[in-house]
Amino acid sequence: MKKIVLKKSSAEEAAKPQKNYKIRYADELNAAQLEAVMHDTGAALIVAGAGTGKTRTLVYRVARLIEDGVAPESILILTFTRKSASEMLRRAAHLLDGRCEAVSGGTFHSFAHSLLRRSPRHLEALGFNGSFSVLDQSDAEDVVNLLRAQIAGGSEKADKNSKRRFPRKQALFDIFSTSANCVKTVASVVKAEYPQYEQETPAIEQLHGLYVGYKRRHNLMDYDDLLTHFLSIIRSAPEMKRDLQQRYRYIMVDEYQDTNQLQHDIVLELGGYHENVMAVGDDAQSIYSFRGANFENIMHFPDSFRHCAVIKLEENFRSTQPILSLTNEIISRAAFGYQKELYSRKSGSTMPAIIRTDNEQEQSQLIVQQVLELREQGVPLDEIAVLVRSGFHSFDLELELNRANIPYQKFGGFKFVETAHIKDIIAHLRVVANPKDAVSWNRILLLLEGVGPRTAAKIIDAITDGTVTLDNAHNVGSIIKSDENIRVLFSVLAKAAAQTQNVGEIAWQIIEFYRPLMKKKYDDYKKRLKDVETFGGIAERYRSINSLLSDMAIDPPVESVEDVAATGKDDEFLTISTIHSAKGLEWNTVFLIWALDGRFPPVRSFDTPDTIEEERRLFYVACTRAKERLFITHPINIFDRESGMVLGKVSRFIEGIPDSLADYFQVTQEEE
DNA sequence: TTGTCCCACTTTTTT
DNA sequence: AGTGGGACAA
Repeated sequence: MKKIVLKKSSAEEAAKPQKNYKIRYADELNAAQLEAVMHDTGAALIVAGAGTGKTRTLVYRVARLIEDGVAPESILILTFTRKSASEMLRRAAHLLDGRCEAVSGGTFHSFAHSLLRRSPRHLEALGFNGSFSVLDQSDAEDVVNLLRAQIAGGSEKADKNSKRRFPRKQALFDIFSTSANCVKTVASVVKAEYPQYEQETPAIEQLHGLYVGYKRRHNLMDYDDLLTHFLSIIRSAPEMKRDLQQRYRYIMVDEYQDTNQLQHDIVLELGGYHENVMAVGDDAQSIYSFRGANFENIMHFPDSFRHCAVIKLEENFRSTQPILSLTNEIISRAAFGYQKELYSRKSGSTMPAIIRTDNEQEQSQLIVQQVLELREQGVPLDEIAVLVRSGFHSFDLELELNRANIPYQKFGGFKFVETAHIKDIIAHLRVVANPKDAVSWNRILLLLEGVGPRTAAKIIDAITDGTVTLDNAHNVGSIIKSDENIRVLFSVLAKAAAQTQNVGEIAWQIIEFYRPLMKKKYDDYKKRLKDVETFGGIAERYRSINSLLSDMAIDPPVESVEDVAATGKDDEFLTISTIHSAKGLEWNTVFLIWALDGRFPPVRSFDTPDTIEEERRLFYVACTRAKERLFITHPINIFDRESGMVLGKVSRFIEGIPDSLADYFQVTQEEE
């Protein structure tokens, strides 16, 4: 028989004699928040709807624990982005005092990464050493592709017809990654997610084995490996686990709805002894299923502990009631019932607007005009955001903003470190840090004239088996016909490896070497050169190549290309952001553009109910970012190349919303 | 073996 | 539209 624990009511809790706290918790928080903040030991799940003061609650709890004498170092906050971790600690420090800065925090990946680096002994047991390189997704895909070519090369002749069916690198990597994140076998992932490749399962499994072996041999880890290897180390090294459990007595995990099985397992290992784990999240805001998160996970969280308090935050402090009424309606149409009806005490007379325009330019012009008007009315640019489903949805708008001289920063979408030329530079640094890094070797060798895949492979083999090292480049001559370029390359790298210069100097030398290569490779050389120089500037800030590299891989600059290069950032700016990157943030005024069925939700999500539901939650997240004004815009009759369809309907998520919940507008051009 | 040209396909979203 | 891969010529 199961036990039911009767909890103290929050009234009783508040009536308890308060200790002598510096902060007046009872006055500054509502009952549910207070209950969460005062929660002491044992597991707890905080189900916090959008805008209900989730971050505030976490911040206050940190302060409260410290006021009660808990050592700041023994608190660990795992968050979704590095930004939100530092923001939280900053707020806590502001609220209480500098002690809060000593709280440990970061993303799962950065946390695992730093512990791995600090455990060389355990790494060696796994076949790695402390100077491993971190592969980002595209690097990892390149490795998979390399191996894929080897397998295909062998079997190609045998059955050329079936070659067509073999999954591409992206699909393969996705299978491996899902398998790691959901802690499932490769075969079962193929069966569930890629049934069309089921007959290829043995080859896919073989490839997976090769991939795992390759990474180990070359001292490489992808994002998933940071977590899986960390987990296997703490599982196999009891003394280390005990040490960590001892060190982190209080664990808080933010955005729990977006964690996956692997991350959940890590939380259990770390918090399994004290069970002082507090998870915070909202099932209605789960938007990372493509990374293995499942919104149901958060609901099963209590099952993993002997006791788990469940606290719901339902009062929204962010948005006005008209906005909430609309967002409540949007989420209530979901196929799965989320047991939540948010309410707000903020009245407000402005209704959300749903605006139809004839085409994309009109939509962009409308935004520009509205932004200018809002600014007249005294809404600062910092308080305005334009949210998009996918990064490229804002291209036209960006042109229009430039024309109108409205400064903006873009978050999400294509990132600085993902551009080819920056990856080239980084590859040079990577081989210095980890000479076994064959992917990077391959990348930089192919840049040289006269070096193709074949020659590159020869050189890499020689490096891997030790015939050639950075400082005895002349050995290269015995393998291939030596060449001026290669000698220069090796001398630059050898000099870097000698560690007589600082990181900035090394980076600039590599840039010098790379510059002529880049000039030949790209016709927009000038633009790219600027990026490369920006990178040089960034590199100067680092004390070691390794820390530069891990930051670039795990915690890269979030701004997209143009902004990193842009100077004078301190000015006020408008925010353009993907919805995924807007998570947890809020603005006075939010524009959600391209709310067109087929764009949002995208055509490709139409097939399965699960993906549509995820899109719906995404739409919900977007709308709940608005405090006072919400504009949803959509052009009409847009030809979609991808599907070959003409898109002519407003997004299904707001189709048929009654006039009582939103004002409808149609944009028309002014008559001359 | 490398380099070039052309065609097909692809694009979410992030660590 | 821009990349990646395959076919083919040098």
